[in-house]
Amino acid sequence: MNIQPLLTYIQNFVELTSEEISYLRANLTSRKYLKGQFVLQQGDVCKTSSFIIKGCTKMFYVDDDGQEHVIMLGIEDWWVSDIGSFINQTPSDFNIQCLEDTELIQFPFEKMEDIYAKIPKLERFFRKIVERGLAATQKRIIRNFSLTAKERYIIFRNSYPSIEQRIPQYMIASYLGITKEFLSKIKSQLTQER
Amino acid sequence: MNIQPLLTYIQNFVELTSEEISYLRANLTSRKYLKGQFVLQQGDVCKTSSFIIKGCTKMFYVDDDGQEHVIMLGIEDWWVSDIGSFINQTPSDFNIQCLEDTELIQFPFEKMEDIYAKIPKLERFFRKIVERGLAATQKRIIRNFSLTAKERYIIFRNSYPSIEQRIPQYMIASYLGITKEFLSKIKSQLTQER
DNA sequence: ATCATTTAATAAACTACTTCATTTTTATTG
DNA sequence: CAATAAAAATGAAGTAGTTTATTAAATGAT
Repeated sequence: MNIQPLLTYIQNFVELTSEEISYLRANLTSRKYLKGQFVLQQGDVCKTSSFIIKGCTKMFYVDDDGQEHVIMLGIEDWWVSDIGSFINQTPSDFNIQCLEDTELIQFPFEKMEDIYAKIPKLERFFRKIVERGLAATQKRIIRNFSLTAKERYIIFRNSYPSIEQRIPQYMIASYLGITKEFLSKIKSQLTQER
Repeated sequence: MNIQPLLTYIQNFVELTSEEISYLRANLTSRKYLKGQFVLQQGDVCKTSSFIIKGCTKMFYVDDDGQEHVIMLGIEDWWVSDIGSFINQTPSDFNIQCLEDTELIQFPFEKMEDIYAKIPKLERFFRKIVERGLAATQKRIIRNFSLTAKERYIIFRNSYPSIEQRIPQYMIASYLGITKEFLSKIKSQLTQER
């Protein structure tokens, strides 16, 4: 099981001893998914918090009209889970699907208590990454309110240039909160402008 | 200094000993603001994370066109801070202003390391409340994308009935991401419908 | 109480974005 | 490398929400 990228990531925040690392290795699970497979399905309880070793995921929500809304995209070194469902162990409103063949390292919910007890440093680690996540999510709310779709697209493109190559445009449109047709229009506007 | 509401709140998550409580009491500060005063101003670094003992706050962002966007409202037992600015100690994009005379208990950034060292349980406490905050913020993004303004208003009204009485309508409009005129229209539609 | 200021309501014209329908391009599979 | 499916582009018509302007109601200061 290749947990090295995860360890490297964690050690940006806290230092782990070799015992702690082996404890982690024993309690985490690695899982591979094929393109198209679901890590989580709407209505199920989110039983793991996952770190992406390789691949690409989308978290989305299907509303009452059958419309799909992309909440988050994920690539290597990102975390994916429905945190609300995970912490309360309640049914999720979201789906998480793999857009490429994907490998995840998973923290199982039922091991979290033990992990925190054995490695209290991880309490700090998770606090910090969740804080970052919250700050980023708040910024996204502002952008959705105060910027036009075109401005949001430009920011997205600049922030995650690598993602745009890897996933279809209609998903980016959904992430931006607009229709694929309108994103298409924006792109043609942008090419004309230069 | 009345920190009882804060202690009650914390003890929903973790138990504190009497020593820990006095340590906290010695390291937190209480501060009173008059209606209209600012807890944080755009461009300043957010130096405290605050718990509302009494009163009401709004966190908002003024965009390049001078338009005000309300990100969060806060009443008793809620937390207010720009978490991004707080954790990185970087200039904030937000303002936090008191809508009533308000009393806060403040966790100063420079004491956080010591507090976490002395009371590791608080690491867990803050992890948990930030997790909740993140889950709630994600739900808000979905709502903004998948619901109409009218639906969002109805949900807001049902979720926070007490807030609506306490703050002016144009701020609620801003929180919902719409103009005050349009909210007014929605309200008149709703009264006609019944 | 009264005057001034802030907040809310209403309405018409406007715009960012959606919906629906069609065509073109790109990717996938036998 | 066809053949088929999936994704992207284009355009016309429609709608949710904005802007601007005006009036009415509520709140606050003297």
